[in-house]
Amino acid sequence: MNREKQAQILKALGHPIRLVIVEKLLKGELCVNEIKDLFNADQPSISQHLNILKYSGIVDFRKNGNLRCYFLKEKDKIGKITQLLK
Amino acid sequence: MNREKQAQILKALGHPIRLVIVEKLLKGELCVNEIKDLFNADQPSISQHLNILKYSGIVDFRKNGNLRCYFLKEKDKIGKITQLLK
DNA sequence: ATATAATATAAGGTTATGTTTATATGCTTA
DNA sequence: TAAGCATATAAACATAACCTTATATTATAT
Repeated sequence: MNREKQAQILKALGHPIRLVIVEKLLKGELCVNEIKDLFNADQPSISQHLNILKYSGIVDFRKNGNLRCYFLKEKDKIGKITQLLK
Repeated sequence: MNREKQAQILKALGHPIRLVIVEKLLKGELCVNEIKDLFNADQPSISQHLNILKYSGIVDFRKNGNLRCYFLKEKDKIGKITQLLK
């Protein structure tokens, strides 16, 4: 992976809200309203953060009827990175 | 370490120039002009990137006469993180 | 077909970041 | 102490990120 892409991933993780989203997703997939309820943040804001995580390749989602369930694409790697930061 | 601080570290790493600086420092300390010569960037720009890395606790420096030699504070952790991104 | 729920997208203002140019500081050497 | 090198800081500007409010989309239920 090239440096631009690596930097993009780190940058995407480098926001408190997105970091918490990712940590929660380590335990399993969550749909948007579940994620939203974790924060004192507006729905569009969460949606935009999710989009940044998706665009940088960290998460993806599957549709479940009305819901979008987001999950980590590389759980192991992300888990290790967050672990190293502790 | 709290989430804000973790996010700050990831954000600091999340810039192509800073990521390369950090990767070079994995091999040993470097002074500012050596770092500067790695890039097609102005000296103040590099200095400011170094300051971001310092402020977030990723690097520190020691003075060597006229020079400032920057080094990684937690080489192992940073090395593992960059490795995971490959 | 309409209404509602879940989510995304758009548009706006505000703040933060990055780059550049100019200037200042602090060693070192003459 | 003056000059020169290495580096930092300041200021100005451009761009990007973030948050908020409003609106659009999509799926479900009525």
